[in-house]
Amino acid sequence: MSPSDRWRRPHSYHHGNLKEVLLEAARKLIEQYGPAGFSLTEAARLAGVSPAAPYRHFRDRDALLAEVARSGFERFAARLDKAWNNGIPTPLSAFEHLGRAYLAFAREEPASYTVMFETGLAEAPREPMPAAERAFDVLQQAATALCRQLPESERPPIKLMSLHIWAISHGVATLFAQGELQAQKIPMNPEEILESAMLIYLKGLGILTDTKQAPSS
Amino acid sequence: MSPSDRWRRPHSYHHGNLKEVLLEAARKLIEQYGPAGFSLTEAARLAGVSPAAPYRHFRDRDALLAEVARSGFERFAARLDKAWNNGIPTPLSAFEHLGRAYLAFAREEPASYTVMFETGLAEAPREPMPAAERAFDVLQQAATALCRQLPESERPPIKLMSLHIWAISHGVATLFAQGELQAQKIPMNPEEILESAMLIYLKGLGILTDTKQAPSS
DNA sequence: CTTTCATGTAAAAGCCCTTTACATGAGTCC
DNA sequence: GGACTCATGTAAAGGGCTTTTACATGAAAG
Repeated sequence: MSPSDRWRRPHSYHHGNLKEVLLEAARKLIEQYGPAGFSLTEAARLAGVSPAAPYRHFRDRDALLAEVARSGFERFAARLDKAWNNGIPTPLSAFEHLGRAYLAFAREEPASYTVMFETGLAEAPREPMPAAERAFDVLQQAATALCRQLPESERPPIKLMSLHIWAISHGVATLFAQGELQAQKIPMNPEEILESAMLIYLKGLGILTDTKQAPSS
Repeated sequence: MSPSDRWRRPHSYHHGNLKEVLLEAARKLIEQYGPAGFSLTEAARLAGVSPAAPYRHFRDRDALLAEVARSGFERFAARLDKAWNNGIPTPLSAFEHLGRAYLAFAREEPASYTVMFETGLAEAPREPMPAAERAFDVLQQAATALCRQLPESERPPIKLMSLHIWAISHGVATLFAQGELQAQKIPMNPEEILESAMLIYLKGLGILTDTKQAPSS
């Protein structure tokens, strides 16, 4: 019962913070061994509890992975929203921040990102996953703001444009920003690839003109 | 020893075609349960052999998955190459075929596509995977051909452009063309999303002009 | 026919997932 | 303070999967 015992971990029968610790352990293990190599038992071991303990907090292994995905989308949406910052100071500069934030999340939380988008992990999440929709909303806001300078007749369907932006970002993130194994043969970093693609895409929409930088204001 | 025994399967001690049958079973199971849910034992059961039999053909579970990926890349590269067809009749029409072939493969062989691109499944394949490079080469050929009409000073770096094309295709394929779960809220099919994105991108490069269709020859 | 060897099986060790019955102890009510 | 309650932990066990090892089978070659 020395104070140091309370300091590190109460070493009591009840853990007190097991759910969060398990999620953290899961992310670490997935990052290391992939979603397939992750095991509930080993996560429990990392948390210092028995293999049955996680079942007090998650229905089963899939439920834990689903929670990794859900909480990942929360942080993802928050981060994208903060990077976009309502298009301030300019939609274009904010859009660049947004792209970098997207890639930064995929690189810093590869386990979360993988579980969030991996197909066939938890088959079908019944619920529409609100945080995922909030993240997509940020992209949609950005698309809207970027289009505002266009005459209405030339504006693309916002939803379609948002899907384009999402697909490009996701493609770059999964192909080049995760695991950095691919980084060998490829002469550029993911940020450069994403930004150059986006500049070309925006030019194709008429949002950007020939100069690399937009005519600010 | 009725003739029907020989008809369905030789029902002999030696299977005769086990390796291919196991790969086929693996693809079916992965398609159904995801790469995590796939089990060697169940693949063996589908093939009608004991759980130890697969080890005569694959070092371990990961080696089987690696072979699913490798053979997938073979068919992928062949299909892309055939669709591109050396840019005949026109680079633009061939490019459209290429995009459709990309999505068709992802939809028709979701298991292969997933294993081919899933991060953290087999950690790091030591070998550079020649078929994967052949597939990328097709994209690079297409990029080169599309750029030929541009004055040299306006041509983008071919490698970078190829990475853009790859990222967009991969993004659309993984987000919208696999599992078709997402198809609920999204008003368009993957082909439309990919083609519209590509048209905008090519316009941004100056390869396409305002008209939706290129001025054919 | 006999030998050879690729390809199959059976059995077993070890790990993981999950359930069930039981243990612990923090907070609550008298 | 003392007893109760219930969330949260453990232990044990069943069943499945992976992989290894020793053995079996039979097609092809000499």
